[in-house]
Amino acid sequence: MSDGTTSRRARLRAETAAEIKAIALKALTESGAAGISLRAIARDMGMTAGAIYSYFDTRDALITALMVDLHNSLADAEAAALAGAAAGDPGAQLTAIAEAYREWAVANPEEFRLIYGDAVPGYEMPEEGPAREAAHRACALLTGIVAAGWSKVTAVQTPMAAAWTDFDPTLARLVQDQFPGLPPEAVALSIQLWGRIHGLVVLEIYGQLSNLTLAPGKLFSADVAALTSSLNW
Amino acid sequence: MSDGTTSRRARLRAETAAEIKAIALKALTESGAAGISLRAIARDMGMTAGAIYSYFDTRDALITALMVDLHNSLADAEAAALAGAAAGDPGAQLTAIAEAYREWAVANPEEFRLIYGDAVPGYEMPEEGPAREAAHRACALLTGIVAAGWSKVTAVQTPMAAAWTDFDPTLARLVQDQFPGLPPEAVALSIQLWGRIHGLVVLEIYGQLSNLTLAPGKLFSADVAALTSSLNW
DNA sequence: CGCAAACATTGAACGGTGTGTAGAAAGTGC
DNA sequence: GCACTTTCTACACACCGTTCAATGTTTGCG
Repeated sequence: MSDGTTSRRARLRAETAAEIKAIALKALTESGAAGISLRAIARDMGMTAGAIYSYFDTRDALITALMVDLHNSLADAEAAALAGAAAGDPGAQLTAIAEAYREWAVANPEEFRLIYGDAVPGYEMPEEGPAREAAHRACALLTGIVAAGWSKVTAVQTPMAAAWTDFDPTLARLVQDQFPGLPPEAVALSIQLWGRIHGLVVLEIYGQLSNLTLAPGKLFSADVAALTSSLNW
Repeated sequence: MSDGTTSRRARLRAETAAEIKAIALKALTESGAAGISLRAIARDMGMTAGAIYSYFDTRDALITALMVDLHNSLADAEAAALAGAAAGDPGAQLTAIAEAYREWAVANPEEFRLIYGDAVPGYEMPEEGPAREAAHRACALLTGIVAAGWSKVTAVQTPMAAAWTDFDPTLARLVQDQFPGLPPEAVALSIQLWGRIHGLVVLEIYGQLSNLTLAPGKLFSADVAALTSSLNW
């Protein structure tokens, strides 16, 4: 090979795989997850459907790859918002993340549905690997905020009783390593925060709110404000 | 016609339609929404796929009919739980409804996904009709609880600013008729409550929590408890 | 350089899907 | 009994994902 790390073929291969994903992503935003058709993608690329099988073992594998990218995109948006919030102010941080979460979802509804919905019928997140890792990033950011504001929370309310055995062992060990001394109750709160944020967003993205309110964003922001104030943040 | 109201043919027609829905429902619980295939249903009934088109204009129409039934089933479960809760105790009522919501979802995950997910890609709830009515029942129950406990809420917290124009006109008029004097802020709170309950349930049903916690029910119940206490209920 | 192995791509095929259409069969009402 | 409507079959159409043998094409090694 002429290059030290990547051969010419490997480079072409990566480019083709990226093009496949790009076209699939466009099909997703335009026609939803059901619009991602291997035949249509191949048609767009001047290829045959079977050719794609050199790059992705199956349609689900392609969609999984897409999900990893999208998980990272959402986590990047959250991280960027978090970086723009006042450090040491968990309330502002939580608000920033929550608004970024909703804004990303509203801007990319089909992508959001692909990640958190059931576009791939029988799809199960693999036990390990980049997919799971990418999915963890979002929750990890929340845990960081909770860790920073934990003392303020406990000053005004007694959290639920929780034990480390209530959680996935991998997650438990990860949190204990990254935030030494943080009690399991804080992890429970992190997940609850995620649920709180996720709820209204999911209702909005899936069209349930459009029958009720004309200002879903206002409702969401007010809910987040109530949340931060209830946490003493 | 021999009978006063329903002819023999109309009766047979209703029975066949019910059988189609029943088989579709079984296919849903066993293989998910994607497993609902007109050909498979017809095969089970000893018919041809085309025959189903005398009963449902299209596959989506069949699924919509299923959704109406399921919406009502969920609302029935909530109403039953509500009836078992102490009258005049909004906290107990909210807890009962929330637990019933989650229990129904856990017991019927595919049905829950069909209702609140995107099984039918481009499906939009019709402006009027039984589908929308059935979907409204769940939220209406919450509004009733909020109406009953509204004074207790305002005693401990100042709700978000809201106006009737923030909401769907039909909904606004409906609430104003049913709960005279109830401010728009109470409607906003109802929707927020729904979102709060919905969030963790949706994360659990869609498998996002299984990577994090081993006791999603415990987390949910604790969240509901925190919710009622924060509302002074 | 030459050659064998790995890879990329095609085109056809298989079994599956929803959805139309034409026509036969059967129930309904006068 | 006759006209009409509804139900159903049979078939065709246009898609879909996936597999497979065959055919070029690229790569790395001797």
